[in-house]
Amino acid sequence: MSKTIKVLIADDHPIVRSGIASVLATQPDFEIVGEASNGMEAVTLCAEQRPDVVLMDLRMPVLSGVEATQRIARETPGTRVVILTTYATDGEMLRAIEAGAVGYLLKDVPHEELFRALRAIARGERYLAPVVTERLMAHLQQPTRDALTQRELEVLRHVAAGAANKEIAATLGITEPTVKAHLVHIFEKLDVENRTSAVRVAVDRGIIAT
Amino acid sequence: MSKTIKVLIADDHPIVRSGIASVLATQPDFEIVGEASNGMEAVTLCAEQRPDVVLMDLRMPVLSGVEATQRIARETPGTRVVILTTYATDGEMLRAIEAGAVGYLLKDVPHEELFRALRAIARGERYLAPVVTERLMAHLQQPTRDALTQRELEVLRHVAAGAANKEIAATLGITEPTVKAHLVHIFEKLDVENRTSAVRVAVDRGIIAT
DNA sequence: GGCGTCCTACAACTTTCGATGGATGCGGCT
DNA sequence: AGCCGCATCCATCGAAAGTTGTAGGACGCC
Repeated sequence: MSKTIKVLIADDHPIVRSGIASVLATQPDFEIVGEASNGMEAVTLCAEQRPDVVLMDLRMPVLSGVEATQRIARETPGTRVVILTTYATDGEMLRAIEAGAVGYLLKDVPHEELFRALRAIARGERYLAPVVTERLMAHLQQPTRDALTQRELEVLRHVAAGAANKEIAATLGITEPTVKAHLVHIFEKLDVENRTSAVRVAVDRGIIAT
Repeated sequence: MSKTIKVLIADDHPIVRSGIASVLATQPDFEIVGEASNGMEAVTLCAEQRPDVVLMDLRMPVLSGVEATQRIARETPGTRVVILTTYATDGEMLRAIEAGAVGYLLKDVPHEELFRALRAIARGERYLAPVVTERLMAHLQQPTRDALTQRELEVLRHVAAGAANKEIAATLGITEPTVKAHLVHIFEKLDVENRTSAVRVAVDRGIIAT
């Protein structure tokens, strides 16, 4: 076929690293040039090894996958980052792609699809898992209707922390009715009826930190 | 050493299954007798293969790890179940052990610890990852102060779904004041001030499903 | 049996939340 | 400039949520 594709694996689980390694080892055109157990290691190993592709988990200690992706995209332009993670919230997906990832796979990916994806990425193409594509398009077709303003986000974060409207008003230096007005807008945008659901939806979508 | 330990792997991620398999393949005393991609498969394969140990993920489609553990403990007494999962919420840990698991590992386990754990289990011992042990003991030392009753759980689940007290009362066939009374107890036990915080805490602790 | 404890249940009252309506100010667009 | 859209802000009012107090019934424990 073509020349060897150099792959770096970044995942904090030794078992998963071994799994990817053993799966890729069944194919002649992949070569694993390193394994990183956190984002920081991934960045330095990329600078040293100059792999073609990095298979990157998102949730890692020290430096998250998104931050590592950002730094690799900037510091090691020849290397292309593919996210390989368990769950895909809208927020994580968007942030990863913004950070410069050119592929996004879920860990339940069958071996064959993993090979196809990596080869496509190495050719310079992009590859998203079908589920990811679907969610991404759904997110985009749902126009900017649900984009919360800075102030609304601020209010929502306090609500998620369990604060009452009066408290939020005090900390933000506005009156309680204003807080309520923001909340009404938040409810509309998130399509919910009350603050409890709003917090759940926001957490689910990755709008606010868990 | 001693005789071979027959292992069955149950995980819905092909990569993880390959990872475990390749890690165990480095040791002469492990033999993999099957791989299951969901809980249901795990149960049937156990009945067929009679493995010594099952490495079981918790979150799987069709039949969850907890349910599969329960059935294997009942139907295939010779087989001992070890949970191997990513996150450990108190609720999942307790339910898994109640279901009959004799070991609990996290997926960031180093290879050596995985070997030690499996050999201990095969000898009839129990094995919990240090983190799991710690959380379990903390949970027990913190008396039954935060144990919600069945009814309180039911109410809390409806609250988490965004239901109003009146709606909850209707579906449970009780009056609204009663729902509020349950909520007061829930707030006390979870040490929060309102329903919004209660839902967050409950989700964080794994008391209610995400 | 008698006792305490806990789950469950209800009612009256206070506080908070959410709905509705409207005002101001800033920036883009024609 | 003038208009429009939108973010931010405030006020009022009915409807929820949360507080407090009380009580019956089940269970385990002297």
